[in-house]
Amino acid sequence: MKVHQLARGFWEQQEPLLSLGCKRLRPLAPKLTDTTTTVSSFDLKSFIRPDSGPRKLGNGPSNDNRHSPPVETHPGGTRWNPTQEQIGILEMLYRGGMRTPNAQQIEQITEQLGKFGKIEGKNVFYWFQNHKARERQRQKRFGHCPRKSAPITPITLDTRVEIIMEREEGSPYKRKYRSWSFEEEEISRSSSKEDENRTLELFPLHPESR
Amino acid sequence: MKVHQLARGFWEQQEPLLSLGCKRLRPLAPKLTDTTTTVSSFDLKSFIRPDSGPRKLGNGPSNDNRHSPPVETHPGGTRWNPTQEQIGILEMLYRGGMRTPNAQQIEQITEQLGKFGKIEGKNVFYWFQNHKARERQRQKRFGHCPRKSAPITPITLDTRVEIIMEREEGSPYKRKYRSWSFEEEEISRSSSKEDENRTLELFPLHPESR
DNA sequence: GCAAATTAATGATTTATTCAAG
DNA sequence: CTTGAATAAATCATTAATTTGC
Repeated sequence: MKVHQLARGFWEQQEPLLSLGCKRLRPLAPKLTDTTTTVSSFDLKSFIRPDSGPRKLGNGPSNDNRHSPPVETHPGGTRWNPTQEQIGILEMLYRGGMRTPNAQQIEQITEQLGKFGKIEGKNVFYWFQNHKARERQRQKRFGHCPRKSAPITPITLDTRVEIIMEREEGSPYKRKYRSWSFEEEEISRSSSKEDENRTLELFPLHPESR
Repeated sequence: MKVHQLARGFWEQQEPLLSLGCKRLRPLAPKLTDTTTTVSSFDLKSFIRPDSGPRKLGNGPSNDNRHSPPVETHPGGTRWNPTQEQIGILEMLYRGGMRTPNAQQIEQITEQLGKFGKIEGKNVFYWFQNHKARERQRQKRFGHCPRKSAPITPITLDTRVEIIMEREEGSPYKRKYRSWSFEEEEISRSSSKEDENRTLELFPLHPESR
């Protein structure tokens, strides 16, 4: 099944090293667990990502409390780690029928969720993508969901939530444009109530070998 | 502050998805971290888009008009229409080995190509994506066995030729982060003289038509 | 009880496929 | 048909819950 990437890696020959990792049977394989050599426990990633800098987290120049950082901020966070509140709201929206929020919606959602923790637009976007895909996946894997009735339960929080809903797999054919912005590493996730143009997030990207 | 807990319980009370039958599923317990988030002010109202034009909601079983919405002439125009110079440069870069430029590169490329015509970062990104994919596609289709016969296969029906093979010659599969930015419709590219101005493209997203 | 090892879950990217403008 | 644009599927990578051994 996964022959795919093996083959690819083979042809590629751009990554000659690392080829020993052919035993990739489970993606879950942790960093190493190498069985071939007991010594080479040498974390490639450490080298690959010395970028402690670029990925600043304590970005907030405004609120820089460098003493006793509470558990609040993700420790050296790399990826978004949603809080319960955030997940809750997202699921709520999802159940409400939202599948692929557009830029506006994402912006708003991000803004709201930002009250509960650091978050960026792309996190929201990815969350929906993944959630949708994985629900579909489960559905397929376990066959059918026993209790699938109640197509949608319009969330009634305090007002009518009027979100477009769309068939689960009916191929929505809904096209829209999304914003892109390419930036250098940067930060700026401070609250911003005016949305002018915020943009950018950053990124470490490799110097593009080749 | 307590609210979140309660709220959480409320939301998850019906979450069949994660606990379908199989015992294998370990619903990761809540991570509940801070009790400090006193920001329980999540106004859902904000989520409900005040505007959100008329959803036409043709959800009726009637003919699904999968095609696109009305005219919707975008002020800025339609889609990117590359000029010869742009294409030339892009192909040059492509031949040079570039496959998946990172944010920085895209930024620079965009900037340069901007001298020849309107263009945005995403156009560059998509171009590489598509070019790569289509080269691969052609490779597969006519891959080995260079048949001189006309490639034209006026297939009438929808028979897509399923090609199984896949071989490609080089794509590093580098991981990188990409920037996202969600904006409202707006069009303001221009500035092609300065190169300091960060890109920040925005996009016309369709008003969620359907 | 705790910390390393496992492993399920899931965030983030890349690739494949699809839709539709020109 | 060609190809820009967008989405879905597949994959990679990291986090945290659980298990395990002390």
